[in-house]
Formats: sequence, structure tokens, C-alpha cells
Amino acid sequence: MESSKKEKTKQKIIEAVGSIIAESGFQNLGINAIAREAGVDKVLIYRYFTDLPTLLRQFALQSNYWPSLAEFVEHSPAQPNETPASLASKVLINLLHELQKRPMTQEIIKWELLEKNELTEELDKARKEMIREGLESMKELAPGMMPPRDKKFLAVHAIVCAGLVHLLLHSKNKEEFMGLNLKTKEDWQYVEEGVKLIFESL
Amino acid sequence: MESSKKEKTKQKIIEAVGSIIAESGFQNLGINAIAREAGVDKVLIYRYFTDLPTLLRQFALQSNYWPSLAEFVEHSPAQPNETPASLASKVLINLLHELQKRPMTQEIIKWELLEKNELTEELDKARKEMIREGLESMKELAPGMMPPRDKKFLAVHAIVCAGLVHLLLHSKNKEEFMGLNLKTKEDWQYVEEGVKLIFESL
DNA sequence: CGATAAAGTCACCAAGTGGTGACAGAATCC
DNA sequence: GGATTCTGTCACCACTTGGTGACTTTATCG
Repeated sequence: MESSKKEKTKQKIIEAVGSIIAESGFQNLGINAIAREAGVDKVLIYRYFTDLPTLLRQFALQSNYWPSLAEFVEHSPAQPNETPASLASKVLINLLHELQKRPMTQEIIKWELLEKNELTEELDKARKEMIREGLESMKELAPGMMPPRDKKFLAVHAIVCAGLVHLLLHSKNKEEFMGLNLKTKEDWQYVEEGVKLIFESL
Repeated sequence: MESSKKEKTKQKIIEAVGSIIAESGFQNLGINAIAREAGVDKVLIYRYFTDLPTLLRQFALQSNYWPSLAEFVEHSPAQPNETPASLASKVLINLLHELQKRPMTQEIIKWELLEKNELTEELDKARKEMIREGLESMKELAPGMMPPRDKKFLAVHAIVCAGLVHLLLHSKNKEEFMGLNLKTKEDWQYVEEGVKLIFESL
């Protein structure tokens, strides 16, 4: 049992990173905070991970912080006669639901929004890889729809997706956005219907 | 000239706040940083503003950090026979252009996105007031369109607006979003056409 | 002029940050 | 057994942060 103890504390450290991000975001993500949360001396962090960036990389690799696109596409399988519009709105709304469940992912999106450093680069690389995989599986499930042939349509997808993300992040600290009360399920329902309306109208 | 010197240094301090936010965001917005930027001893900040929150309030009041909705609505006056759809996309695209010009505003939006404290509350209050005024003037300019009679339509407006904001913020640190290259004017053009497409289709 | 009130400077405090070197205890290997 | 390697603890460093009291300088007013 030479290194099992070491492995154990390494694990504790990595888990502490996740806890801190989920609880209080990345603002307090420092050596001292991680050591405190893990109940471990900070010198061990340096010994086992040498760096905070390499610790973050380790964390990004093992914690699947990004919802697997393949997974939630399967959650809403394409019906035989389903229109591309219906499928598109279903996928985006599903993405919204998955993101709503993942506070840690929301924090990371915020982080990447406002800082560009070696830490966020690591997270970005991991996320892009997962998205690439997800798109592959979407091409199989809905070959006619992906990718949109016209860049205008692609832009519409991007606007709606970005809009949902922003509304979600916004709703964490504020309850109102342009007359919608994002603390109520009712108005989120209107948002989902708005998404459907957009794609049906196309 | 008893208090002109005092007024002058007060002004320097307030301007320093704006400079720091525009340059490096709100992350480094502290007493020491402000004093350093203004070339002033920090004790003066406490003497003149007593608090950092009150300093922020002062700053928010005098610097019109939020684009005046009334102003840019006038930039794109409604044509006589203009459809509500055309007007809606024009207004939102105009809002996008105004935000693109205001790095400080972008920073503040980010800030409100990820922190909720007395400082952001002050900024929030100031912004809501300006938006309220803007909506008033929009009701006059386009009485048939504002506010949307159906909440679904309101939600569409919110999604598109939020989407544009998110794409803008995202483009600062990343160049790609769902296949769009947001560092190129070309793909931003597609985004604008996507907005028009959405509203025309409704 | 001299007295008073304001403007600005300086030194200091406690607390927190990232980071390192020296040490004790235990496990390993010969 | 003994020597060495590894895990973990502790004390410490330099630096930054927010915040305050004591001081000097300057200007105002009578």
C-alpha cells in the first residue's frame, strides 16, 4: 500500500476543486482554498501536481463537467416523421435542461466568458472535444439537419443557443430579463415555446 | 478656490474607476487599484466617498455606461410602412452595435452575470431606470409593437437579445461559437441576417 | 498677522495570498 | 537491524489587500 494513500489525497484534492467551483465559483479557486477544502496541506498540492494549471487539467480530464451531447440527444430520439425544426428545438431545449442541472458547468461557462488564461484554455480544449463527438453522433441521428446548409440557419441556431445560455446565467443573480421573470417556471415555459416558435416559423 | 481642488481629485477618482473597468474589468477594482490609477492617496477615497459602494454609485450616476435606448432608437427611425418585424430586428441589431462600441458596458454585464453584491445592485438600479425610459420612448415610436401582446413573442425578443449579448461577450475571449467565427465581420453579418430571418418568419 | 479648518502625506495594522525550506514519522529496501 | 525514501506537518517568506490614525502642509477667514 505504498501509493494508495497518495492516490487518495490526490483524489481528495481534485474533488475539492470541483466542490469549490460548484459552491462559490472560480473566484475563490486558489491554492489555499483548495487545501482548506480538501483538509490537506497545500504543500502536497505542489508536490503532487506541481502547478495549479496542471491540477486544473487533471480535474478537467476526469470530471465530465460538460453534458455529453450524445447522451442527451439519445434522451430525445428523433421521431420517424419529425421535422428538422421540431428536432432542432427539442435538442436545444434539452441542452437547456441539462445545463440547468449543472451548476459547475454554468460556473465554468462564466469563467471562460471573462478570463482567458492557461486554466480556461485547458477547460476549453476538453469541452471542444466533447462537442465534436456530440456533433458526430447528431449527424447520424439527423443527417438532413446537421450541419445547416445555409450559414444563416446556422446563425439562427447559434443565436438561440447563446440566448438560452445567457438567460440561464442571467437568471442566477437577477430575476427579470426584458419582462420575463426567470425565477418562475411559467416564464421559462414561454421561453421554450419561443424556441419552438422560432424554428417552426423558419 | 477652496473646493475646486477637492472636486478635481474627486473627478480623478471617478475617472479612475472607469479606466480600470474598461481596461482590466472589475476583477481589479479595489481601493488600492483606484488610488494607484488616480495618482491619489487612498485615504482621500474614504474621506470623499466614505465607501467603495458609494463611490460606485457616484460613478454609475454620472457615467452613462448604458447606451441610451431612446438615443439609438432615434438612430433608426421607424419608416412609415415598416413592419413590426423589420423594426424589431433593426432595434436589436442596433443595440448590438451600440454594445460593441462600449467595452465598459460589456464588462459591467459580465460583472452582473457573476456577482450579486451591493456594487452590482447599484449598477443594476441605474440600468433599469434607463431601460424604463427607453421603453417609454419606444412605445411612442412604435405603439403597435411594444410591448408584444403575446408572451411567446416577448420570449422570442428576449432570446434573441440575450443571444446577441452572449455572442458578443463570448467573442471577446473565443473566436468560435457553434461553427461561427466571431472574430470576422463576415460571420457577424450572418448573425444579423439570422436575426432578420427570425423576425421575418414570425 | 494669527487661528482654524480643510487637503494631502505617511506609516502602520491585520488578514489573506502564492510559494518554499526544514523538519518529524512512517514505510520501504538491502 | 540500519539506511533511505516517501508522506505529511509546520513555520516562514514576500507581497497585496482593505482600512485607520497621526502627521504636515495649505488655504481660508476674522
